[in-house]
Amino acid sequence: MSSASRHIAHLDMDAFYASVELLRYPELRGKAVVIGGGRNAVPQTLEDGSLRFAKLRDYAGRGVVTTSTYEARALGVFSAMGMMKAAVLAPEAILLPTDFESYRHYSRLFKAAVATFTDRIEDRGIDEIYIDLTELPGEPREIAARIKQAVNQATGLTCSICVAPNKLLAKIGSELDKPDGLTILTPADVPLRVWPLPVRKVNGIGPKAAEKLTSLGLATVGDLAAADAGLLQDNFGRSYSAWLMQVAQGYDERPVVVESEPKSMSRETTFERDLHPRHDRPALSSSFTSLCVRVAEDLVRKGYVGRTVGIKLRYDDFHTVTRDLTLEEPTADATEIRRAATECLRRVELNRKLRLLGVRVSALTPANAQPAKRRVPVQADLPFNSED
DNA sequence: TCTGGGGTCCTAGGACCC
DNA sequence: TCTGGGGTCCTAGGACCC
Repeated sequence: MSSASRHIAHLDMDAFYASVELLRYPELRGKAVVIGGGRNAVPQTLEDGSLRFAKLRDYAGRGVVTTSTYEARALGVFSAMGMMKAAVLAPEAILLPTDFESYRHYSRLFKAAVATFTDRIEDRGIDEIYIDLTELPGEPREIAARIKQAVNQATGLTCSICVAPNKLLAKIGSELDKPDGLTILTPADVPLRVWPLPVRKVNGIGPKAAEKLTSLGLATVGDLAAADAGLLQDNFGRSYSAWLMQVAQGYDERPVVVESEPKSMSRETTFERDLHPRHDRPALSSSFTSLCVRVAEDLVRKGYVGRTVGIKLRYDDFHTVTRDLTLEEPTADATEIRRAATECLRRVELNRKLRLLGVRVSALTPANAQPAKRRVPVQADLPFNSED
């Protein structure tokens, strides 16, 4: 009863943020460039009109690498690495600030280019999409080649595409010939091209599962394909082990999901230094209020209200806790959100320094046709509210 | 070298209801 | 007076992804 054979493409922009920056600063082409700095990483214009770029060695702070050019990757600098560590590996690399405005612009451009081919597109974030080519006339390879060309014409950027029978293989395949790759995978290719890969290459096997699999002697997808079902069940449970066995064979029936509604919206911030709930109360309080206000603005701008309000705290030892509270009525009001989030705050330990504070609203529904709600003024005895 | 920010999905226990 | 079963909601934590 499996569905008829499909042609699913995964399109992944090559080193997306870094490549956008190279469009703006072509003189950096061929150099090790790392994206992830703050304001102090903005290039300075010198008196003679030339630009002075920040070096990674000048960085000080708690940020992580967002993206790096292939030259920086060759030095061992990858996404999600702490910047201070990256600075040790590549002190001379150029550092640039993250400019999401710009990346979103190019994201819209490349998605619009793909949309001229089909509307069967699943958004997977700023730099990648799935495309269902099944119903399009023509050879999948030819279509993919034309899509790559259209993306390049619209943006000046390259991407890598894999066409496969399902999303699982398409996603794995788009990495195989990066950058500027065009890969076709069929079920017959699985033993030769997929089985040799580390299990970590499978979308859904993260660091924890990969670690555990490796400790069981299952390092590659092929090892997984040949693994004993009982061993997997004992170690990963029924549901996850069944899924592992499916993916090892290259099976995946998930559809390309063209439309979806957001489930939650959140804002969080990591402080430049850890803050103490009592000693740094003013700073925490204003940060807390600001997070509530920003979540509320996001909700209003996007037209949603939410019924569950939650907080997230990360202590100085990186231990993270969450609390949430479901309201009678959904809201997008900053004051109501702050009041509910304050209730949540009362239920956590506030006796050690905090590294991060976050506010989330979930259980969202579209804001239209909401019955008018009475506004209840708040501001009473809030844990952090020394100055509002 | 201490590890961002924005999300999704899953699990699991307890409350609560029939 | 020792004790069912199923469904749904709420809450907390964790894995994972971009």
